[in-house]
Amino acid sequence: MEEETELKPTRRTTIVTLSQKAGVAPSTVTRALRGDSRISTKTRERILGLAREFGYTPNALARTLSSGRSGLYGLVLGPSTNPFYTELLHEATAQAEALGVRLLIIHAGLGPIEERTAEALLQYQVDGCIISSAIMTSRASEICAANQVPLVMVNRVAMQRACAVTCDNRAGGRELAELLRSKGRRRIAIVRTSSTSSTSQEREDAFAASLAKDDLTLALRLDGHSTYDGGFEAGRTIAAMAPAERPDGVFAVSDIMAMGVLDAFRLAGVRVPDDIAVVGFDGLPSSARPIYDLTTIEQPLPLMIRRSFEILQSRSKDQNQPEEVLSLRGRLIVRGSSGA
Amino acid sequence: MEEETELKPTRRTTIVTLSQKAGVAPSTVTRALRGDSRISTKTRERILGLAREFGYTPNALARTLSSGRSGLYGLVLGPSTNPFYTELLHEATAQAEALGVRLLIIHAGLGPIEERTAEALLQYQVDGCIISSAIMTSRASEICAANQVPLVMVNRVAMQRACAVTCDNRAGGRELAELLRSKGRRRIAIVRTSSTSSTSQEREDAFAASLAKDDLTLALRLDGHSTYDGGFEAGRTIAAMAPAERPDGVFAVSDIMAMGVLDAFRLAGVRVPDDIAVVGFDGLPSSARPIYDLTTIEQPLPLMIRRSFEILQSRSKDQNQPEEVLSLRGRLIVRGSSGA
DNA sequence: AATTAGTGCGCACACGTTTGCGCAACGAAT
DNA sequence: ATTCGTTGCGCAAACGTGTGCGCACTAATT
Repeated sequence: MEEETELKPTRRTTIVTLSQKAGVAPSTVTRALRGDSRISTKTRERILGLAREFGYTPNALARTLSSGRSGLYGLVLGPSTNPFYTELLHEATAQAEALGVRLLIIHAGLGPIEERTAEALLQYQVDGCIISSAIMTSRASEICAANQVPLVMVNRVAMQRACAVTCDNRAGGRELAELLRSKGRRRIAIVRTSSTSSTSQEREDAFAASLAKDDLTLALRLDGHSTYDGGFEAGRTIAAMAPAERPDGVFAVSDIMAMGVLDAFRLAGVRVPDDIAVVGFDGLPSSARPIYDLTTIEQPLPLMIRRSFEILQSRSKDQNQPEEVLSLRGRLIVRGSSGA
Repeated sequence: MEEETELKPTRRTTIVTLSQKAGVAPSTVTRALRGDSRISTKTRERILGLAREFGYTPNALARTLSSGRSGLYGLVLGPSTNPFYTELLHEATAQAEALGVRLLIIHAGLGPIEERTAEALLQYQVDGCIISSAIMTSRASEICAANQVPLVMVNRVAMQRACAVTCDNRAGGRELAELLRSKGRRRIAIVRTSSTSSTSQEREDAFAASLAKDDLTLALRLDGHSTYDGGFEAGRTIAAMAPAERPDGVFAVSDIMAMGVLDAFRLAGVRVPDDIAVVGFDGLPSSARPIYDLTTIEQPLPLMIRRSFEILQSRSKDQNQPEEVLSLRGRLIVRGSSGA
């Protein structure tokens, strides 16, 4: 203990270290590094040289303390059973890297965001948080509101007051219904999910409304729990029906469920699209696999994430902006599963 | 500007705020909150009460600056095309939540960890970093070494000096080979990956070594690029062979490739396991789907992550511990794809 | 020669928390 | 009545950056 001042193993080089080497004040180093115009080019070059030489890396945490901006964004993901969230994570990571900010995983899975989880947002002073899937307990959203943490819900319209960026679920549902109707499908089932999310409901409502234009109603409504296994079970149920009364079209409100439906049909010998057409929603990369060849609506994920970051950055500058809900049109991808 | 002292919108309550309300020094508040025995129970209760009343949440960043520990762990993930990384993420997130620490996404994808990316580890003063999949540029690993950032490679043995936690790939490869041999399979193909990772090579080596005991050699070696699509292509190649010379067994060194192989066989009408047996490696949840019913080795992911955190925490206390490489036995799961 | 208008930089404090040290007050033991 | 140990707490510095203000110096204008 007595010798600790001697043993200190080459501490990290900081702005203070550099200021001593350069014989200037720490504030000069800060400004030189940030390109402040008040510092002469000569001094700046010298300091930049020293910074490189001694391998200086700024301490983002200290900067946060001083400036208030952390460069950290929270990310809340849904369960691992839906690859959509994996796509979202990768897209968000890539964009964060490009923006020079970092993502903090706040939560991943099914359950709601608890108070304890929400506090992490404050503890690490995040500049904002992207929430997909999960809902917040009212206490958790109170905490965020009270502390001015900008939030944006992705693929979900908030129950609470909050910004949201979603795919246009109604337009997508309508397009898929129109497609099935145009192919002459008349007995149509839906595999939906009964979670608290708005997404499934919107897709179903618009789908059913479009069917109604041909005086059709949904022949069957099954719950697929937003999982492959749930879709598979639903598919087995449909496949087990007598061919005469079996639907000739299925809309699974998410691709992962559609994949389960398709595999169940395949195992049961129900032919797609001859016996029954199948359409999904999300545009997962795996929906393009030849084995599925699934007709679906592709969510514009890159743009959705981009807009999310824009909203967060804008709101962290001025917290009092009105909330905005953004709906982006998806792209219909017609593949073999819906029939020729 | 003149009025800004008036307009300050109820700043977040800090330790200083609390100390004023309680009429004590900030240091007393700190100690009371942390349960220091030197503070009287009465004072502590009073301060805890105020903390609740005013919704105090500690500022983790300021704490880091002062104490050196951030409670942040970096996480580097592989590409979204392999669900294994999704499982890893969710397991790591769940355990981090239980440990009261947070995960910072450092990188997700194929490319190596660049210098710029590695710097994020320093900027946010992470207590350690879990690296799966990616390799680091030598410059990046120099940076981490120089700044004493504890690293642990998961599912990968480091080229550079570093700790690692992996599944016992050799034992797994051997077990799978023994299984196929015991089922009488004699012409065996492997779908591997030529990346720089040690994992594929270890699995293949042990697999081939076991085959050699029956004087068998690998009939075919294909590159599946660790993706479904790569596995699918490999499967098509195999399926296109004349039945007489076609292999009667395939080892795909990762489940995601095995799934591609299986689907290619299905589309080509090659029957599994009658015409050809298929085995994988990783134990992905999706390998259990009835449509795949894939025999595989399940990696003990929960334990792997637990040990990883233990290693990181231990090394952040004492950086000079020798490096350790931990190999955990996987579990053979025999399913239908390898034959009865 | 006196005023002005820059240019280049330093001083000092702030951000919120932790921590080593030390100081009062109090009861107990000499 | 002095010394001692204990309990309970405060002081002040430190962590690394950012920033408002102001000072010195030079050069251009009256």
